[in-house]
Amino acid sequence: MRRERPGGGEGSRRRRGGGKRCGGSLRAGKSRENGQGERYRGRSRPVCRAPVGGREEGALIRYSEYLMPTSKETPSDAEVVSHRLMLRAGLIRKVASGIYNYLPAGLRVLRKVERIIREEMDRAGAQEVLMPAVIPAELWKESGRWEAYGKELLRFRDRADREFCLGPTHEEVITDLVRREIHSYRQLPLNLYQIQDKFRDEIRPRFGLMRGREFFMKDAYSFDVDEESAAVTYRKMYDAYGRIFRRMGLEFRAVEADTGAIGGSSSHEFMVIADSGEDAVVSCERCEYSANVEKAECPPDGSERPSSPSPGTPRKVSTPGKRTIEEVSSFLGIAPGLLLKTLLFETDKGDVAVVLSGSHEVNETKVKNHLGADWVKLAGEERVRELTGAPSGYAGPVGLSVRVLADHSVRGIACGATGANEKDAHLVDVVPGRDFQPEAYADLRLVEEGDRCPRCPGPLRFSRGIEVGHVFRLGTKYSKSLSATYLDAGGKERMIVMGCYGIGVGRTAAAAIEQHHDPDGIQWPVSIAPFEVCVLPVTMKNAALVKEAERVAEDLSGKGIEVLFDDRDERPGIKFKDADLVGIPLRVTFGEKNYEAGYAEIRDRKKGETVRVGISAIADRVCAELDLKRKECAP
RNA sequence: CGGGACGUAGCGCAGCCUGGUAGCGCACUUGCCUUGGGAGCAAGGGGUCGCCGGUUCAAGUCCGGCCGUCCCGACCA
Repeated sequence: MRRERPGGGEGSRRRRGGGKRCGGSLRAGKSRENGQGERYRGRSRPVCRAPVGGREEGALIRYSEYLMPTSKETPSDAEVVSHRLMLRAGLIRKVASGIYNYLPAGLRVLRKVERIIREEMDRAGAQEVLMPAVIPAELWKESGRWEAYGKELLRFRDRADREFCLGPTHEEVITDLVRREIHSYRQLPLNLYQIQDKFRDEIRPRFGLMRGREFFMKDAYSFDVDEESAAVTYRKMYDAYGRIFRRMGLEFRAVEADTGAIGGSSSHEFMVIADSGEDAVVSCERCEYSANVEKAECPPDGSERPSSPSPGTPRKVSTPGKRTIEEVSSFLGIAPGLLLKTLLFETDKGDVAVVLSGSHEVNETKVKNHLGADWVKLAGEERVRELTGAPSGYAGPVGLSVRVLADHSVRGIACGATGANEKDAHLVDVVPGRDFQPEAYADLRLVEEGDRCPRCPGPLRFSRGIEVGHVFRLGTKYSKSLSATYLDAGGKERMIVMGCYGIGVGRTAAAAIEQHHDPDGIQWPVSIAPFEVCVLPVTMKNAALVKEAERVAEDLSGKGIEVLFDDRDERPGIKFKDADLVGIPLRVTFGEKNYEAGYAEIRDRKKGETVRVGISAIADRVCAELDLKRKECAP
């Protein structure tokens, strides 16, 4: 049983963060006059206007009183860095699968993420609202999603046996609100957002805050009179998202995403680039083009020549036991790129053969979209025999009785080889257009590293990404099902055109860690760090030193800086390790020798560099360093 | 929901095969010592071995059921 019991929780609170509570803080207490008053002031005192960074108030938190239980060891169920480090740094604790407590420092991070989102949403003209987490079933029944959504929707009944669900998303609620309040084109456009607790009963929660069941999400919904106006709103949101993630110091890409079953005209996913990302992203080395793998286009690159029928016929050759592209290619001495790979699909639109160059892989999403199908599935061994009369590995388009689609790459094969639809036999000298006629040439393959960008001559590169945001043009899907309409200037009733825009708050924080960490711990970008500076007296036994360190800490917080004052009576090594682990961007260290000489040190967590500075100049220097770091998080 | 694994002190684990006194490291408490990168010595506290049932003189260990958790696949912020 991993769960902490009440008693255990208390114990763990004292373990490290609150550790040495008696010994340590009593001694530390001597260095300040009155524990309680000081403590109150340190926690929530509003501080005078800040000259630095436009911030209004700072903070001075005493570590000895703060619940930030760090640990050297990693809980065994944490797999990815961000999850491990959030646990080790005392930011979160698990309550149940996919459900977490946010401890004080973790909550500080989330609040900062939220704050940046709020500022940019407001700037973009959106208005904040707050919708309920508990939603009556009627709304979901009306949109048809009560049945369609599946088990991810957590349903329950109240005391009067009325049905409710926990909201996994809020299209129904917002559309209901808007259809009641909006009746005229004069009230549009409108863009409403909230930052709210969502619940999705995920089949498989994992990776800590990266994929929880309960999580904070910013969701925005826009309402416009027509597609043109909706496109403007979409662009505004797209731009706002760029500002948001830049301000958080994240390296990201806005990638074109497949709109899939939802339809709609366009959709972009905002991906934070990180090796541990769950999604594959392709982007151009030269221009701005980025797409996720399903969506990435592979247009004909011009090297393909149109196939003009030429005289002759294909020749059958014996290829005993040669089924794979590699086997056939080396057996016949023909390059894989000249093989006509033929794949058979079962779909809701009937059976289809897809032909592409042997050096490429098929993209099922593209096949599905091309056919306008709801589903496609690679045919099994049995079905392949039924359709071709041969075991798999010997299928070919010549003489095949199902629909044949060809990838653009097939056009480049003037004379190729393919399966003969007969066991242990292939055809050579096969000419597309002469020996078989595809119903269409289309983009049906998966992109590959080094492919030419569809927008420019640059090469495409692969990377991994974490989807932290998604913007979507919804069209009239929900306004239709929930009949949200308005009257235009001519008095005519029209459907409101919608868009929706999400950002995962906790996931964004997790993504920031994935992108900014080293073996010692987190390296927060200043804009979302729980604290900006850690003031660290190396010993609590030297009263004068502690007092001076505290004075500097107060000075900094008075300037609007968020300070963690490590007043724990711990050995220096422990304090250093904790400051690194928690990832506070700057550390001001008061050591005895330096102090006697009138100096302290400022250490940069990310660069790992330390500078020795006269104590009287510390505050100014810290402000300057922070300003530089804040500029790195410029929108 | 399918496939795999795990559940023993707050955390990380051993013990189980071959049934017989519940252990180790870290953390915690006390004392000494130490004080610029998770020190050292000594003495302590802490466990319904996930739950229920069965086999047995005897179950952490063997058997059955249940619960929980994690990993791999289809979904998503």
